[in-house]
Amino acid sequence: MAVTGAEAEMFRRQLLDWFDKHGRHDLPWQNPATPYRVWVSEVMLQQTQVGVVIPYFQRFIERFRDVTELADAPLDDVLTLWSGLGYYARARNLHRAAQRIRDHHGGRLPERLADWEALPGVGRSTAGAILSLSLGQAHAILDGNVKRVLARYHAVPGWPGRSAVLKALWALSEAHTPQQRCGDFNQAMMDLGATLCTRARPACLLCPVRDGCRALASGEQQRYPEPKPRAALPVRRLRMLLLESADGLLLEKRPPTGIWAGLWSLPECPPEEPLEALCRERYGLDVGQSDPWPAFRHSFTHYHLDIEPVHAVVEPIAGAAGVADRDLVWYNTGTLSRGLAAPVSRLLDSWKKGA
DNA sequence: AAATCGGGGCT
DNA sequence: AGCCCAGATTT
Repeated sequence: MAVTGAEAEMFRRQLLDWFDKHGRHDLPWQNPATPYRVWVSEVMLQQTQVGVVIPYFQRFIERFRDVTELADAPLDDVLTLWSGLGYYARARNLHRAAQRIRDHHGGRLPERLADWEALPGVGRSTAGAILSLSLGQAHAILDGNVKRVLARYHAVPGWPGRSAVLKALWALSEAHTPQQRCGDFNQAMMDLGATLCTRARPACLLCPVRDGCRALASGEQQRYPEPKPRAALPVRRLRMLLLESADGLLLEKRPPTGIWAGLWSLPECPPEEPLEALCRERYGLDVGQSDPWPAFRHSFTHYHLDIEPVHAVVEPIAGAAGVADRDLVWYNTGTLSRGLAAPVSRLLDSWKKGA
């Protein structure tokens, strides 16, 4: 995934040409793009879309015209102007950082990356964004949009939440970061991720860097960045009973909540439970000959269900009222199969073929 | 219902 | 350094 100087230069030129033509240059925090205004906007934009942020930004800047006014204001005033944006911890961090700038930096905003990073609520990416967008300093950034653009352009395998993948993405971001027009470049990367290189259905035909994009070349742009690996699904075992009498197979209506709510299903029990006692006590049935059928797996979003069917010949015990219950029914080959859980349909089909 | 997001904080 | 969280929105 190395980036040659020539490739980085081509990428930079294509992206900046696109940005000059199609990028947004009229956002409130871009005119003027002072470190204070960019800082406030970046924190607001960490959690909310541009259109929502604009009015909040303007009110905020009007009330707290510079970092000293922000630092001197009561926290409650800051939170009041923040209300509606959510994530109030970030407003508290902004206020604390302003006070630290007032008390430890003489009220002047830092001009070094490490000084910004040391402030609460400002990490590496936000610090780089502030200094590049406002002062034009050459620092890499890596927000969610940039991660997606780079993961696709270089077909970076793995989930960006993994530290090795994150490290690789930072290295790529640095390799692309130009010394000239770094602010425009970073803004363009974020705009590209937000408008064309979107998570779902990226507009690759309009992309200024499409001819170098490795993911697009393989037609797999949707596969990057890779999603968080799902935890291995738990496996549950369950025995399903095909209790066959002269009237057919016993079906039982499931309770109104839980899986297959309200659908007809086969009686079920834990795989180790003795059949005779269960059938007698729960359904009023005597069990004759029984034999296991091949087990199979049915998967849900949150677990696998290994179903171990058992077929048994049964006979109602004289005087027992079990199958008169309205949640029980005898199913046979003529019965319509509707409202059945999927694996139950499958078992009933097998039964019909054998019968 | 689950992924997402950048930073913070804990081990 | 690595892992997980808060908090709200998006898919």
